[in-house]
Amino acid sequence: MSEESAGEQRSPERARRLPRAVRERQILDAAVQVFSRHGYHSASMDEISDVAGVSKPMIYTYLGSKEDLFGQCIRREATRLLEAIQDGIKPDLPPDMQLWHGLRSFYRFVAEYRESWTVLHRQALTVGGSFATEITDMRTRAIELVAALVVSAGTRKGLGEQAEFSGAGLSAALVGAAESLADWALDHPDVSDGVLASWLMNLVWLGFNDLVEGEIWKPSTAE
Amino acid sequence: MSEESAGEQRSPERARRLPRAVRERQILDAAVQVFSRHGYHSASMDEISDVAGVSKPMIYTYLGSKEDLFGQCIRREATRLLEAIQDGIKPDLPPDMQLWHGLRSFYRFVAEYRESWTVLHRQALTVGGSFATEITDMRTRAIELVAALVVSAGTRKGLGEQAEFSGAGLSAALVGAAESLADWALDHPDVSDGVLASWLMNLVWLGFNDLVEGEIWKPSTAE
Amino acid sequence: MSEESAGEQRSPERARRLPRAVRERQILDAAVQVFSRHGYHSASMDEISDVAGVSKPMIYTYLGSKEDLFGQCIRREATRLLEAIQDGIKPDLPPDMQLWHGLRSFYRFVAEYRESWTVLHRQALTVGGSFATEITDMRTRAIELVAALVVSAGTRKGLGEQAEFSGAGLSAALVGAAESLADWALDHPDVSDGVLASWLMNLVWLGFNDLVEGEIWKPSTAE
Amino acid sequence: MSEESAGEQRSPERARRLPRAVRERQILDAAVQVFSRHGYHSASMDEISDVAGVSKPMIYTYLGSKEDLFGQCIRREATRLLEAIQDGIKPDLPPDMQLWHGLRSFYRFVAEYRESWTVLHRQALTVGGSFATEITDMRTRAIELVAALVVSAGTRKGLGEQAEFSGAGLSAALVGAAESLADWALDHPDVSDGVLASWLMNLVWLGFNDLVEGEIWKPSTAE
DNA sequence: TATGAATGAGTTTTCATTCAT
DNA sequence: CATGAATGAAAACTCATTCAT
Repeated sequence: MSEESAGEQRSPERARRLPRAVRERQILDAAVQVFSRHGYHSASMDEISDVAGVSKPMIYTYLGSKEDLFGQCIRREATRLLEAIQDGIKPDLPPDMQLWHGLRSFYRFVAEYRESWTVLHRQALTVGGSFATEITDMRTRAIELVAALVVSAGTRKGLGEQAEFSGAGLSAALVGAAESLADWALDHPDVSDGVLASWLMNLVWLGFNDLVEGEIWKPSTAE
Repeated sequence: MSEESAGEQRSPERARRLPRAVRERQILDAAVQVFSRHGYHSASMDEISDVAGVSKPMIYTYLGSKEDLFGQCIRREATRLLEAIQDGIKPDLPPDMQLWHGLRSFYRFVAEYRESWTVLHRQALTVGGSFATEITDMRTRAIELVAALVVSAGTRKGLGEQAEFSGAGLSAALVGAAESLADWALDHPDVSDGVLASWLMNLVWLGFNDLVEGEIWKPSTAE
Repeated sequence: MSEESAGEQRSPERARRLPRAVRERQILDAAVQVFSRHGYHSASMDEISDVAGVSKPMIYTYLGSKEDLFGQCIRREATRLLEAIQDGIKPDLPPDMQLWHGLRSFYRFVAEYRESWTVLHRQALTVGGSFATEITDMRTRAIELVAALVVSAGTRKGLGEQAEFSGAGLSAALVGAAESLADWALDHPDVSDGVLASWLMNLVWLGFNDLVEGEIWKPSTAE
Repeated sequence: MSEESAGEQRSPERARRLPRAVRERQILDAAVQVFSRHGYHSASMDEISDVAGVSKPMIYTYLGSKEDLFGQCIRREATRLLEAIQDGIKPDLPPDMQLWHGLRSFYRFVAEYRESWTVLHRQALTVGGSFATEITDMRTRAIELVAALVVSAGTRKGLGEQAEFSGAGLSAALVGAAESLADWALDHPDVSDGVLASWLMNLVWLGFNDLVEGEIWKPSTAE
């Protein structure tokens, strides 16, 4: 008859009088689940409250409007992701190994918390308004965290002034590549995070190495 | 000041008795505009009909339901994009130049038809159902069109069997990079399409070259 | 390539310049068909115009609003039905044979023009407003035409004053029985109109005969 | 003038916070009323919600779609009707008295709950789909309940093989007669249910008695 | 604390009906 | 005579949100 022991996820009997923090977590968990399944607009507060095993007014009392709720999902999951990556990086290793470990952590996170990743990557952009920028900021922070190693190398060599090189632009490209590969990986769970990270390293690192050496590709003739 | 000749774009006064084909184009134009601004769910048929300068029943008569309408937007814009890229490619040039020209066309298209690009890239995935796969298919076709040159080179060299190389995975990464850079470029209109294409070429081409040569990055120590 | 020879019903090529009377008949035919299939409310002017092979404005020009159109369908088919019954009656025969022949004609009509009957019986009542009374009037006329023979016999015998007998009420019951049997017959096309008429004759005639003879059923004890 | 005790029927001021069961009954009452007045198609959910003194969303939450709602009206009223009839029948009496009492109960019900009857009889057939058959089934059950006494008598006597007799067909006719007389009675409220029942008994019972005795009406000459 | 009851405001969609040609 | 083009008006249905208990 214990109401705690078995599954904290969804108890059909109304769980009662839980401390606020617990309730909030329950609700956020449910929200992430539902948002990731249906997207922001198609997700209904009803379903979220069902999944959370909590009445709707409670959601409003604790976490505010639907938009608020979504925002908190986003922020919580983004924080988790960044922490996961940060935790994966070993600061003592050489830059390339650091990058590789960061990527591995990233892909491990995506595999383990698909829903978190889906909400962050796919759904967060569909809400328009402040979320887009918020997400963009996080992307930026993420990429800077990961790519600083690489990009700084390029800039350090004085490539910053050449039209063929741009830290910011290449960063964006890099994140896109990593994200896109993450999506691909969701459909290919048999590919390990180490392999995924290696693919990306090979695509990028070798190219950057050349760039750093001054080897630059140019169109052979103007237009 | 003639009301017929010049401003066929959007006359606030009910334009009347136009042939069906013209109306359909008007409506699709409006729909792309509105969908790109608000996304599928937040876009309302009311706003689309307003922007199109046409009553709602016409939309339903000519283009069908909201979902149908969206589908036709997607297909039209996707076709446009693919054609733009294809048109930009000069088949006589060497592979790298072909790729570069393809990318330039892509970035030119994105800059010129931001809304088309937004609908295709950002909004199409949020509808769920058949659209996601349809778009994914187009992405696949696009990447194959552009990346075949590169990837095939890698596989030709027998790299296909190495864990560090995967045509499909790298393709996904590549498209992601290109797309992500396109988004970045939307906020940096001063960067020309040629430069954008060059950035990507340098990131990718040099890396691939090394791959093709057999140079492969590996983590120096296990785990 | 003749546009007349094959089927007058529905020529895919726009039939042109037909005299008004013909057009009106075409339209009414189509309307009866569609109304009988879907009922008044679910029938759409679009479908009627399609089936009629005529554009919608034409319907409005020739036959007025949807309600007008329906009214004319009702009236035309009702007239047809009454005429069919009248034609079947042989005035020289004795009353019971007249009744039998009238019923036969009725059931023959129902079998042959199911759609007409459906519109009259099932759909006409769903429209509320003047149609209900109009149809009721026709029923009344019909029943009087057919049942006068029977009822008059009863009244003639002085039964009119007894609570157990009522011309009007029994007429209503009789029509109901005949109609209901007609509906039943639609699902049993193998039962001939002669047999149907005989069933009703037996149910009714024998009972009436008794009534006329003064034999009356009464509840054996009050309440 | 208390607003709670007496007039629970329809308070124009929003009655608030009632238990679900009560609301459901209110809504069904309103729905029967409106459906009976306008028919299924012309009835609008708006009007029903107005009459019920409840907002539209409640209707959908509690009773489902318009079609669901209609179905529940039909079922509730049909059940009521059948129960009323069953309650009226005294199983100890001889068959003819049972029938008479059943008919009385029927006519009493129709008089007292005109709207219920209207919905069942007139409107239920216009919706097409499953309702028509559902209603038909109930009619069948009703007739079997009432007419079994009579018809079985006929079949028992071996009349089943004669073309002039058909249990099923005659049952259909009988229901039609009873229903039709019920409609007639709605316009003649001064005729008591006992009298109505007697009329039908005389029409039917005497006729059936003759049938059972082997007296059969036949057309005197072929065709 | 926690919730069943309740709704305002908005959405997509359909249809009878009428111009302008 | 005949029609493609066009729409006003309304219907069913949904959902985020808030009371009252």
